Amino acid sequence: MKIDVTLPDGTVRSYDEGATAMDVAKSISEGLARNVLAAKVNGEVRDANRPLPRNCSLALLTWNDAEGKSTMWHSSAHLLAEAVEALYPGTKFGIGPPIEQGFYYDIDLGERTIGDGDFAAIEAKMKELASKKLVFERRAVPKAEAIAYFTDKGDEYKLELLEGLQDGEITFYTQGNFTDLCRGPHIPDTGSIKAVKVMSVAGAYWRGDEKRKQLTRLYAIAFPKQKELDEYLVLLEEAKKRDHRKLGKEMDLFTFSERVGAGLPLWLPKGAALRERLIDFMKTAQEEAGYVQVATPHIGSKQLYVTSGHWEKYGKDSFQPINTPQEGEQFMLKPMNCPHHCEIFASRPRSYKDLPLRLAEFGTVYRYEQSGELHGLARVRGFTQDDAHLFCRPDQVKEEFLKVIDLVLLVLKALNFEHFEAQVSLRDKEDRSKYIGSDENWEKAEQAIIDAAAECGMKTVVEYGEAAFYGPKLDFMVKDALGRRWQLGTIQVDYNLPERFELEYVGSDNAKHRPVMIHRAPFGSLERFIAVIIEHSAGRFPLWLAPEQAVILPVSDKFVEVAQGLAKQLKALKIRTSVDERNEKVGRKIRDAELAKSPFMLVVGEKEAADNTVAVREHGQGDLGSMSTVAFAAMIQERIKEQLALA
RNA sequence: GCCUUUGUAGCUCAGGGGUAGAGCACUUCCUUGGUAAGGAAGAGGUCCCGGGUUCAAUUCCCGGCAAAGGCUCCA
Repeated sequence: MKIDVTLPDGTVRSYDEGATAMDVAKSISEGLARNVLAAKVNGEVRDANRPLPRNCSLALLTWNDAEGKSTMWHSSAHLLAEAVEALYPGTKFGIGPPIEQGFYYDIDLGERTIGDGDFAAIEAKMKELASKKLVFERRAVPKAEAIAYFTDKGDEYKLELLEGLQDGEITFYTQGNFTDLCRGPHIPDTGSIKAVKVMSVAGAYWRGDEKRKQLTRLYAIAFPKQKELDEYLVLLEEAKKRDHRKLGKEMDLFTFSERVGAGLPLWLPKGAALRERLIDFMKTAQEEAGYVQVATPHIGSKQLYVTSGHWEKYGKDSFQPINTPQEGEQFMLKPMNCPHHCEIFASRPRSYKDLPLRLAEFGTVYRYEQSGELHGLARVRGFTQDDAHLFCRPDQVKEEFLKVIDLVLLVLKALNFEHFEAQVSLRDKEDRSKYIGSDENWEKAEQAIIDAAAECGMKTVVEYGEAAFYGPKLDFMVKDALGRRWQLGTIQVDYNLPERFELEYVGSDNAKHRPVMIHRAPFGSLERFIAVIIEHSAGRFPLWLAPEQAVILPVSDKFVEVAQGLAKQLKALKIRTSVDERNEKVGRKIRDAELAKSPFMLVVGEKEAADNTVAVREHGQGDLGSMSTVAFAAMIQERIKEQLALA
C-alpha cells in the first residue's frame, strides 16, 4: 500500500505505508532531515517520527517556523526538567510550556531553593544530556497506569493534571531518564538543542492561583546554534541599553521619588518640554481634524462613577474615595476622563447638526496598580492621556474611524515607526449575550471599522471575542527598532456610557436619538508613549522632538562670545540650542555632545567668526563641513517639516 | 499583594564584624586648543529605614520601604 503526501508547494509524493514525516524529509534531502523538528500533518503539529496517515498534507517544520521553534522549546523544557531532576532528586514538576521567548518549567523543590548561582550547573547538565541525542519516545498510557506512575513518584501536580484528562487521550513522553505527562509533540531527539541558557527564576502560583502553592519557575531559552544564543544575548543587551528607565535618568527626562510615591513620575525640565512638544503636535493635528479642547478637574464625585458603572466594576480596586471633612461627601481621583466629557455633552440640548462633537483633553488620570505591577513610565499610577471622545451618529462611525486612523498614522510617521498593524477586536461569534447595545448598531460599527482599516491600506488582524462588552475597537500594534511589539493607540466604540448618562441629540426627524461615543487616544498615555519612543529611538529622538537640536562648541574661551551670539541668532529662528562654555578642548566637547545624543554640533573658532559660518557635525554621522548660519537653520527646518509631514 | 534578586558618593559599581573605596561627574588652579576623554589639587557618605545579636553592625539576623525580574501565554 502506498500513501500520498501533499507538500506545501502542491506536489504530491508517494510513500510506503508507515512512512513518517522524517522519511519524507530524508527523501527530499539529508540536510532538510537534519533540520526537521516537527511536522504539520493536515494542519496539526505532530512528532516528525510518527507514521503519517494515508493521503495527507504535510509541512515539515524547522527552526524557521514558529511552530518548529515552539516544539523545540517545549522539548527543551523536558530537558530542563530532566537536568533538574538529576541535580535535585525528588523535585516535583508542574507544567513546562514554551513561551514567546523560550520556555519555563514550574517546579517544587521542597525546602531547597535555586538562585542565579545554580544556573550554570543546570545549563551544563542540560548540554551534557542534549549531546547524548536522547530520543523523545511517545507512548499512549491508560489513565490507571499514569496515575500509578505519578503516585509512585509522589508528584501531586501531575496527578492533579491527570484528573482533568480522559482515559484514552493520555500520552507520556520519555527522553533518557525522564518521563513526563505530555500531549506533545516533540522534536525527534535532543541532539538539535545545541545552546541553552537559564534566564531567570521567579515564583509562580500553581495554576496561576494566588491561594495555591507558589512554585519555583525557571525561565530558559534554547537554540540550535551557539551563534544564535549569542545573538539573542546581544539583543537583550541592546534592549537593556535602551531601557527607558536608564536613558530617562541619563538624559534628565524624569525621576521617581520614594517620598512622592511609587509609580508617580516626576518630569524634569527636559522631559516636561518633551511632553509639551508632543502635546503641541497633537493639539495642532487635532485642531485641524475638528476637535475642540475641554478641561476637567482631577477628581469627580463618587456618584459620577456610580452612574458610569466604573464604581461597580473597578471601585474596590481603585484608589479609595476622598472624603470632605464637613459634609462627608465622597470624591474619586479620576481614573478616566470620559464621564466628565459625557457631562459636557449633556450640558445642553444637542442637535444632529452639532455632531460629531469631538471633545479633547490631555487629562491626567490616576489608577491604582498593584505595587508589583509598576514599571518605569510604562506602568504608573498617575498618567496623562491624549484623550478625546467623539460623539456621533451611527452613520458617522466609519468617517470618524478614518479620521482617527489618519491621525495615528501621522503620529507613527513623525516618530519613525515603520512596522505596524491594526488589530480589530469584534464580538464573540457564538455568544452575543454579554454585549450591550443593539445588534444592528454593532454590526454597523464592526463593518465600519473593518472598512476603515481596509481603506487606509492597513495590515489588519481581526480577533473575534476580544471586543469590550461596550463596543468593538481597533488597536495599533507597533514593532519597534528591536522588533518588540507594543500596543499604541486605540480607538473604541462605546454604546454603554451614552446609555448610562442618557445622552441624546435631536435628529432631523425632531425625535431624540442616542449618540455613539468613540474613545480614542493616539499616544495612549504620554508616559507610556514616551517610554516606547525612548526605547525605539535609543534616546536619539527625531529632530523636532529632541530636547536640544544643536549644541555650539567654541574652540576655545576666546570664542565663547561669538558662540553666544550665534545661539541668540538660532534661538530667534526657533532652534533649540546651548553653548558648551566649559574650559575643555574641542575633542572633549564633541565626545560629550555625541554621548548626550545632541543631533547637531556646531564648532566655532577663528574661521567661523570671520565669515559668519558654522562647522556642522551631525550626531553619529561626523563632520558635514561648513555652511552659513542661515543655511544651517534652513536645513533643520526643512528636515523637521519633512518629518512632520507638513511639507 | 505574593516569590526571587538588589539597595554603599550625583552616576556606575567594588568592598567587608573594628576610622569607607574606585572610575566618571562636580569645585579650584594650570593649559587656550579645530572634530570622540589635556594636567594637577580638592570637596563630596545616616553604607535605604527601624529593630535585634555583639565590647563593636554599613557588614550577621528579623521587620519595613524602594527598585529589577516574575506571578497570562494551561500536560
